[in-house]
Amino acid sequence: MLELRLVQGSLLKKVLESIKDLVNDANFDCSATGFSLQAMDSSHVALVALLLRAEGFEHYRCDRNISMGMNLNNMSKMLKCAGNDDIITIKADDGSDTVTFMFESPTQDKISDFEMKLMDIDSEHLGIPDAEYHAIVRMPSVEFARICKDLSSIGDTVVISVTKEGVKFSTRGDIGSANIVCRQNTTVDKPEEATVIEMNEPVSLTFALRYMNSFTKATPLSNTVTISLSSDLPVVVEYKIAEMGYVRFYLAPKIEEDEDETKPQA
Amino acid sequence: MLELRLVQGSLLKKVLESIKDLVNDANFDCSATGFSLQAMDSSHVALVALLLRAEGFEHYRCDRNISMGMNLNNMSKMLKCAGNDDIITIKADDGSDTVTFMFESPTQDKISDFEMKLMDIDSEHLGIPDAEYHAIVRMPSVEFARICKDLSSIGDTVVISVTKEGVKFSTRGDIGSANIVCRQNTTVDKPEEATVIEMNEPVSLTFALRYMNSFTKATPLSNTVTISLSSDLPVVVEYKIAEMGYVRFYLAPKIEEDEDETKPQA
DNA sequence: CTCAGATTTC
DNA sequence: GAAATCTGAG
Repeated sequence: MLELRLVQGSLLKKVLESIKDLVNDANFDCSATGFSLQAMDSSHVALVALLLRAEGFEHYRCDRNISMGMNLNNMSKMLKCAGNDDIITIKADDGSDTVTFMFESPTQDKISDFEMKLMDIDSEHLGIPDAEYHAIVRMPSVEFARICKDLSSIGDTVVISVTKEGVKFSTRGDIGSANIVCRQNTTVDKPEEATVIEMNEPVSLTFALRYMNSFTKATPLSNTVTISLSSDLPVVVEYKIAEMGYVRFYLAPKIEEDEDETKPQA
Repeated sequence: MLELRLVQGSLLKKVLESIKDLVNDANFDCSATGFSLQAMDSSHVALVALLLRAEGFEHYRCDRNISMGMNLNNMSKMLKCAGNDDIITIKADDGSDTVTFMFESPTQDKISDFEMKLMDIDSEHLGIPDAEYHAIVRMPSVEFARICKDLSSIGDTVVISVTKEGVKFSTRGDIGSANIVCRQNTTVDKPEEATVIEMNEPVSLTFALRYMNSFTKATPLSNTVTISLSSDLPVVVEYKIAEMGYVRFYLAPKIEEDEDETKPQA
């Protein structure tokens, strides 16, 4: 028996909006500690990891560990039927091949329940080791989203370079090239507007903007985003979910020639 | 060496939005007095003239006259990457085949530079003589835009007729006909809401609405628009740019039978 | 000016 | 279905 009651239902709606374009089907893993998901994107390039801790739910009952395979598109369709201030409850009976989403309007005047078929999905659950990163950048999530969107109108890849002074996002395409430098800045009025750089070692890595732009769909989940970089490790783009957990996106860097190298424009 | 620093960068963004649909490629001419452009639209029917005077820039350095050929679509893509309250600096080295747009956020925490390839464009620079116009109408730019949009849902051309009392915009199409009369009105609270008519001689001219609707893309540049009309001269639709100059659109009238003539809908 | 909602187009 | 554009609200 599974029953998870989430007062701020809009959180779950936003989580699904942020990952459904990247992942078609995935197993939601439910244990006593929380509700989580880990899945590769459909082209097996990026990885999504979601955690919603049990403490973040108003009521959390999970009698035994269970893995529920869902089509994220269908799940998203159902969640779209919940109001933004509805309370959402996820329910599943032991051994059942369906899951039920219940939506309660704030006034309790409207109660909906949507039942969805589960599916069998084989997933390799990768252990993601905690790594030491060369550099961790925290910045306003809207600013990161804007930068990724802007650069993708010029080129296909972004080079992210971190020094103590700031983080530089660069791209190059047919019509020209672009560099955007964000200085470290901790002296703003609100902490969520700060750009903070923790750096052990300078680092410069190249990524496909297409995936970065997918990741920024999670912007509504958090005011800030954390970008963790190490040479030859996948970058981690993390959106914290207040009081509950996170959505993290992992993407391997492109192995490329030195960006300063002069090469013919093939 | 060229370096033009424009504090109100949104002006340049709006200028490009207003002309990029009309003109694909154009030479920006830079001299000690200002930054200007003159170009025919791609179908060689309308003409655009832009002037941004040197005095409107916070810093203006132009060592020698230079003509820079740009693809306006690509330039617009880059300017879209500037924030609306960014400071924009246009830079070019002597003899360089690129131009650089630098964007500084108001807090100086984000500095972007975009480099764009220049192109060779042969342009006939037409001398546009200052003419005496039979009638000059000044009216709120949003009102003019609304009229052109509304009329284009009925017909393809607009007849603009000016008398002392007011200006009449008429069209006719398959589904019917329409006349919109704006009376002279100088007694409004704000001068930019006035409709003012200076008339030496009544005039009535026909224009393609398709172009008029293109011109009204410049509406965000100014609260008012000036429409200058003479028989057998191109109409001038002018949007003043505060403290700096203007964007002017020229369009030849259609030579047509009397508008009241009943003719088969070919 | 930014955010969100709505609309339109690909 | 998604992206871009436009509009109204805060």
